[in-house]
Amino acid sequence: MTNPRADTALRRRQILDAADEVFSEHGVNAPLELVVERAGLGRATLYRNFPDRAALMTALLERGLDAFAHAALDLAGRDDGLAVLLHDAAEHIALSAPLVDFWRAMERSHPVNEMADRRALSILMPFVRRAVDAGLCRPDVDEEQMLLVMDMLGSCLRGNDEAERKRLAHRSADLLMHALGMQVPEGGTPPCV
Amino acid sequence: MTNPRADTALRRRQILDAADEVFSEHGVNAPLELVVERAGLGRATLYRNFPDRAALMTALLERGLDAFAHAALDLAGRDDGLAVLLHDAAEHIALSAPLVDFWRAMERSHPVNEMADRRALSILMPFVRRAVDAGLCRPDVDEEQMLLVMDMLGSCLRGNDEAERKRLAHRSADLLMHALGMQVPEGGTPPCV
Amino acid sequence: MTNPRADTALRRRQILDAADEVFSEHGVNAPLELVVERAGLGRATLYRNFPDRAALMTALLERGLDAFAHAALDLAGRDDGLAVLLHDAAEHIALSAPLVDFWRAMERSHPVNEMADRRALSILMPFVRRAVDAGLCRPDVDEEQMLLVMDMLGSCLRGNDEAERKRLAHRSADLLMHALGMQVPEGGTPPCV
Amino acid sequence: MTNPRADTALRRRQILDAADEVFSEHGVNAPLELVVERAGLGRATLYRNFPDRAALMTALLERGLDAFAHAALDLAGRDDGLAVLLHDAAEHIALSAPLVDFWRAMERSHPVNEMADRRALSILMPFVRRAVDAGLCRPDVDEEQMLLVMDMLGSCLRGNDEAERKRLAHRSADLLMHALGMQVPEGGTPPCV
DNA sequence: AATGAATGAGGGTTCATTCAT
DNA sequence: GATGAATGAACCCTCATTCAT
Repeated sequence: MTNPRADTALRRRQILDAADEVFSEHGVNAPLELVVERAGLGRATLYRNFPDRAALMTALLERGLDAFAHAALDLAGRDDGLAVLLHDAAEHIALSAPLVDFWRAMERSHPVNEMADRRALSILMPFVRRAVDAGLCRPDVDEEQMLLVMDMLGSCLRGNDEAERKRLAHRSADLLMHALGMQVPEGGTPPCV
Repeated sequence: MTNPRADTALRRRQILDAADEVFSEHGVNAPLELVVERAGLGRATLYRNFPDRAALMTALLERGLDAFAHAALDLAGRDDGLAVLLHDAAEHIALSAPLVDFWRAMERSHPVNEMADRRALSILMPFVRRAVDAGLCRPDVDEEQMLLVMDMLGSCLRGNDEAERKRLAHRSADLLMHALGMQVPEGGTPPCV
Repeated sequence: MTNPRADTALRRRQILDAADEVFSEHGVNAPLELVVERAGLGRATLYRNFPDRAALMTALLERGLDAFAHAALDLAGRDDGLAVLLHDAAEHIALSAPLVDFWRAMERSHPVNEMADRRALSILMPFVRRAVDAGLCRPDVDEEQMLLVMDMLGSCLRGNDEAERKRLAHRSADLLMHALGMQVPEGGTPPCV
Repeated sequence: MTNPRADTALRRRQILDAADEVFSEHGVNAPLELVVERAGLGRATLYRNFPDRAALMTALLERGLDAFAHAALDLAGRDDGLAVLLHDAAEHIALSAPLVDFWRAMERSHPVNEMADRRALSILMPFVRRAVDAGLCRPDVDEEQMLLVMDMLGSCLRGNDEAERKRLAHRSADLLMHALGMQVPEGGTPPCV
């Protein structure tokens, strides 16, 4: 009937959306059954698309990185791009607690973690270099520090409700701007970033 | 085998030691069976002492805080106490990944989390105030920032082996010293802290 | 092995049959594992069909009541229907000791017990009224007495073997016919009922 | 200090009283731990006195039979003794549901059950014979019927509260008096029996 | 004789995954 | 390709019983 290729992509998106919601509500270890149910699909359809929980988590992570890369595109060439990106990342991560939990539990050397690190750095480092050049950032900031910064952005996710988590996300981002030797506007970065 | 009537405190310590090892090796969700086995005890003995997994985790957390408090005692009155404490905490937390994982999965408002926050702050804040007075730290550092810093110290725990995790712990501590406006020795804090 | 997609009703019947046998052999508290094993099914299949032991027992009870109702149909309009029904019920109950044990342990006001009482009465009372009209039964027999009679029919189930339990069932039925003011043939009701 | 023999007897009584209460409240399968707790004794003291659950149940059963025998003594020589005994037994049994549950689950040929049957008959049959002689009872009542009657008296124990169970006990006794061909006062036996 | 901590077998239940339709 | 019933491994926990003090 409908285009099978488009169908497949739609179905994947349905599953990922459902997974996002379910993991947010029930934590990393939520039964996949709940995802199936939320997506309104049969059990095995999930397994056809994502052979196991890790595959599902990988897809969610990649979707997040895609969004991050997309956000970066719009900032290309701006000296303050790093600041904006940090706050942007903070917010996104703050809303994806279970994703962070899952990948933190894996070895750092897990291929997916390495891929994520690589992609995150390829997005961030150009902005770091530009900020250094503009004298807006400590000149000795290196890749390892930026990875730590990204990890640390995932530290604020214990806030009780979404609004609180967002607020903490921005406080975290500000704190880490200090860590990178960047200027932080008095009273913190305005929320309208 | 062992004296069943022997001191209860000893038995508790045996269990906690076993739990520490097992969780370090197998992650937060390690079967309690492994703990039992490692401790060389019967299954129900664990349950007598710690009615559920959370009780066990609480005890481990409290033991960690006790050690932290103890370390702080030796630093009382030193202007550089905060720096040392941060590095000390970083190392300890880096070796207690599963503990961090467990408590991060709970609500921040969980009584145990609130207790831990309170204890951590009561240990840290005096050192913060002294550092501020000595001009070694940004004067606007507040309790919420210190809690974020403590959380962020738990972010380096994905390192593959213990040595790597320790190294990252100290790099994290240095990064967070920057975040607090503290001086970091060129080349990072020497490992001999 | 067996067709996993085969008719659900069949599967239910398999489980119920197995449960019947197992409980008869091992008593009310027989491990459900034995039922699973006897039915030749996986453990969780039982749980899919009957979420807990009570659900299984409810289904068995309902099956018994269905059989009782069915037996009553054939007796409709006979003045001696009550006598036959009592003996019939006695035999069935005598072979379902664990079922009786289980439901006696529940509150009388448990919904399932109330349902069973209601169904039993709706089957029995028409025969009681007809017997009274025919002068074959004390006229003051009421619903509560009939429920007691039904309960009492479950009292003979301690007999050692099946044959003995059947014999006692009929002696019980005769005794309760006396209790209801009914005529009992000399030497007891002949077994060929 | 105190007389050790008296001590032992006292302790036994404490345990039996506690067991009575606990089983009444929590059913036949109540954890023995609760009995221990209620009696205010150590775990092993229970086991010293009653090696297992069956031993405890046996003792409770014997205590009940002792009380029954004692009640019978006072009725010796009265033509209406059987009626009184039936009602008396009904009440006692109605308050000992878990005891009945336990022994019904055993084989009828279990030594304790046989003992109980023998004792019950030795108490009851003299009253049956006297009632027959006085023309107050069907002459063909035999031992097996009397055992069934005793079992049936245990059938009313599903009433929700104690008062309701007592009421049903007396209705049961009346019903079984009918079963034995005895006269029942219009409106049932008065409660002041 | 009395204690209560330790034991370990076994119960119920959940859930990731497979497979016949 | 989609379905959902079946599977069985594994987990948590309870409790009757033992045993060193």
